[in-house]
Amino acid sequence: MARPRFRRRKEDRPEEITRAALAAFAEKGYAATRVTDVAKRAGVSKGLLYLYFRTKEELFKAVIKSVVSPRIDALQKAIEETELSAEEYLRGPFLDFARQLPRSPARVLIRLMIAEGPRHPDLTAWYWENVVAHGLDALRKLIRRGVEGGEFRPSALEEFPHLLIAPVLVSAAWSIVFEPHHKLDTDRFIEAHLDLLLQAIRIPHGENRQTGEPGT
Amino acid sequence: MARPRFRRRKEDRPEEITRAALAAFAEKGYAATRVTDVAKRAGVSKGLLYLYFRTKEELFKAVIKSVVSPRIDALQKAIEETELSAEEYLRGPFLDFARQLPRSPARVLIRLMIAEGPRHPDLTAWYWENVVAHGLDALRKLIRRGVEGGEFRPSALEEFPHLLIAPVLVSAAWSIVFEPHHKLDTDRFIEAHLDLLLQAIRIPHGENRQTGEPGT
DNA sequence: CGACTTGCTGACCAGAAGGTCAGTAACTAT
DNA sequence: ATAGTTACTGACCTTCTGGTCAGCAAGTCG
Repeated sequence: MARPRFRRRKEDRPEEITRAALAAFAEKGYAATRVTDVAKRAGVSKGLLYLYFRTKEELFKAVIKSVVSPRIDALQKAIEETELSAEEYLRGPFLDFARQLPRSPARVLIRLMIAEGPRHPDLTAWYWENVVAHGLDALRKLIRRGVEGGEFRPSALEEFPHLLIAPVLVSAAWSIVFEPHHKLDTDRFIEAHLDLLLQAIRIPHGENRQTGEPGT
Repeated sequence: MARPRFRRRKEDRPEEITRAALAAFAEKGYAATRVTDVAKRAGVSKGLLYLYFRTKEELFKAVIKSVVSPRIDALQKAIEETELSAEEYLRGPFLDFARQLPRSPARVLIRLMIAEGPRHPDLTAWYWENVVAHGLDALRKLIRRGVEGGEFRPSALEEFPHLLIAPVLVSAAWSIVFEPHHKLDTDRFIEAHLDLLLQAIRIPHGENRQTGEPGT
């Protein structure tokens, strides 16, 4: 007996706290989350939390960064290295990625960024540079490759690759707000959208000349 | 001189307070807005505010309802009474509506609903019934009419009219989070999306038989 | 087994914010 | 004028929460 009241585990603490904070923020949002709750969830005293993170805001930023960083890098690299045609890539890896986003923990990022972004300009700037810019860039390259390879006609998608992930955002927002009362089949929703876009820009096999752009 | 310190204007107070609150919530979000600030903005004492709204939360709900109600009714009625073809309606009144949303005060609703919705289930339920359900319903009818009239092929848009407004939500979220640092031409963004969707579902003039559904 | 370092605790503090209410003054009726 | 009604004020109260810090105890070294 006489089990020690705590263990010293300097290495693991930051991640433990960060995880707990993500869960708490996801449930209640940033402002409504109490630092004490985060500490309790992490099985740690409030004092310790403040040893690793100077303020609640720093903790918030650390949480966001911890969730996002891995994903986008992977997507970007995959797009640049793939052997698949543009359409194959969109229907394969990209669709997988898009479908899984509204389910993943990253989903709550959307809530947090929309709700708290405006109050944390430097975080927003970081988010832009490390997530949005890279992501859009990768998608744009993919579309462009499709156009140059004669798969797609030129379209506004080259300028607005955002459109590709629009339904993902909507899915995430939807489930945050209306679930579980009103469900949305996000998988089919996202796939349906991709289908429609592809139908609009695809050049049928064999027809390789440029067709006119969409009318005004 | 001896101008009275205040006027008694029982009739106007609720709206004045509601307006002030919308502005405040839009700037800072719900949690970060102080009731005192709202009162100050409305040119009123905090006590008076609590005479018209029992709690901060009630005030919040009143704000949401005051912004939303008129719009959706108008859209819905317009769709049901229009003489335009489905495509004409989408490119005309609907596009106008969609373009103007991300600019209007209603834009901040998106932030507020995503951020605070989960903490106000009854408000969310009201919002669903009075805004989302009606809106989706109207759009679905419009699409269906287009299909039945031989303008559009059958497509997932009938099941997911949400796709039509997805770029509107994205535009709003975008400008809330990234403006003014990174601008998005929301007008062209939204129109581009509509163009693509129409291109996907439109049946060219003269070709009135049903064409096959989008392949899997 | 002590002595030392340091990860960790939790009682405490200062300030803030939602909400109250006794009192004030703008209006009204007589 | 004067008395009565009530919209309105703002000081005050209570609770809450981000943040601190003096001290404790787990690990370590000789």
